[in-house]
Amino acid sequence: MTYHHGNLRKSLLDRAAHVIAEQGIESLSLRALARDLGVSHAAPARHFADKAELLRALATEGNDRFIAYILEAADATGSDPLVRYAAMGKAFIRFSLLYPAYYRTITHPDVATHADADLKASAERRNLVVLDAARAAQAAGWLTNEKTEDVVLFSIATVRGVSAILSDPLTPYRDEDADALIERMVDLIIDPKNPQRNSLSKRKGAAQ
Amino acid sequence: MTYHHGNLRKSLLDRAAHVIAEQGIESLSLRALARDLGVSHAAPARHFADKAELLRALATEGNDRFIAYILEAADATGSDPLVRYAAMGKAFIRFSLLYPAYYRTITHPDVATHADADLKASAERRNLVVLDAARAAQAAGWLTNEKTEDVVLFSIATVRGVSAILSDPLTPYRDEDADALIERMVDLIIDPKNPQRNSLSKRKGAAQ
DNA sequence: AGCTTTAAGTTGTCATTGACAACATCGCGC
DNA sequence: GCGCGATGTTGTCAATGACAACTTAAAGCT
Repeated sequence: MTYHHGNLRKSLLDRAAHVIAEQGIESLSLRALARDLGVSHAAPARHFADKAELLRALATEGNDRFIAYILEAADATGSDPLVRYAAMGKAFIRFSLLYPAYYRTITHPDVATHADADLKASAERRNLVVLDAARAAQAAGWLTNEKTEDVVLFSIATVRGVSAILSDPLTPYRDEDADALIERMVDLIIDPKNPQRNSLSKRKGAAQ
Repeated sequence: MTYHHGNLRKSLLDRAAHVIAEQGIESLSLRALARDLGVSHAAPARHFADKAELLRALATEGNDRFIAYILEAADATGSDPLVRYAAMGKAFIRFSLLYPAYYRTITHPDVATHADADLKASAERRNLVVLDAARAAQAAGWLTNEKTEDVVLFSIATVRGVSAILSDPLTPYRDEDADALIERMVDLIIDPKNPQRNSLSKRKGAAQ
């Protein structure tokens, strides 16, 4: 019957991630969260000024977990930069399916996002990880004719698109084997078996 | 001071689309909608059993507008199937930026979606339009080595990804010229100037 | 040790909201 | 011209987010 909870902030974030993953973000209620943790309805306010701030904190934590997950996947594949980059792309999609609460809060932050320095910083860290990996792949001879920004933009668009499709209940691709689909789609883009390619465009003569 | 409103259902949908586009979907309130339209707080219930049903109706309307918008863009480019397909891809992204409320409700429907026959039917109509266009492009000689499903999946993933990036406040690509970006990204995928390509993979020898 | 200050939790309250029930009115079909 | 169903209305309830005022635990200072 401790008056203090111990680590309410972390418990709130964990429980919120769980509820969002199970029942969707619209079912998330601060009061229900407090009840679940055996704490009064106003306790969450000591840690988060309002509901949006909790969601931003969740997105911040999600960014860091995202980075860890992606780097771990890259490390598991070895040191070849292009193979690593492909592994990160696949890990991106898997993360979005494995941790929908983090992914949702990361990709659909609320409007006040700009005022949250922590969230912005974590997002920049995440962007930097991808940028570095793309640079490394280019330094190893891949897509040397393209600007790194374009490579990143194209890669992120693809993995975000696949993530969106795989979690969309109105799309006809849900029942397929997601893992096989992820492999196929990312390899179409990154094509680690063809490292000598030097342009994103598929025209035979490379860049135009 | 007419007792009846006239066409409350349509007014509610229109106003809801406006509010979502301006202030986000989380700010949408049935009561505020009713106030805006000068109607009592329970009037919307005559047309939508609950808030989720209104959002599903908005998604249904969105699907039909989406179809119209995309076909119009295709028709404006002429009759070459590959050029049409590329135009539809670009129109897809533009629609997502132009009508965020429709796009949001279409791509993030609630869990009860499966029970809504109208919504499901409109989504299937929309999928069919894309499928037909992809088939036509293949019949004209494009990507003849690929299954149409794969072509569609890849195309949709790309345009959804670009849409996601362009409307993400935490992404560094917002300030760019969206139109130029759309052109570039879609042409990278569809590449209407290179209609003889017959495989999605970029390896020189086509399909392996 | 004892005092103070502050972080963390509590109870109480308020306006807003979605949902529902019971009632009122409009207008169309007979 | 009447009856009935569609459409709106008023009234109410429980849940929620936000806030204010109060309490307690814990950490720090002397």
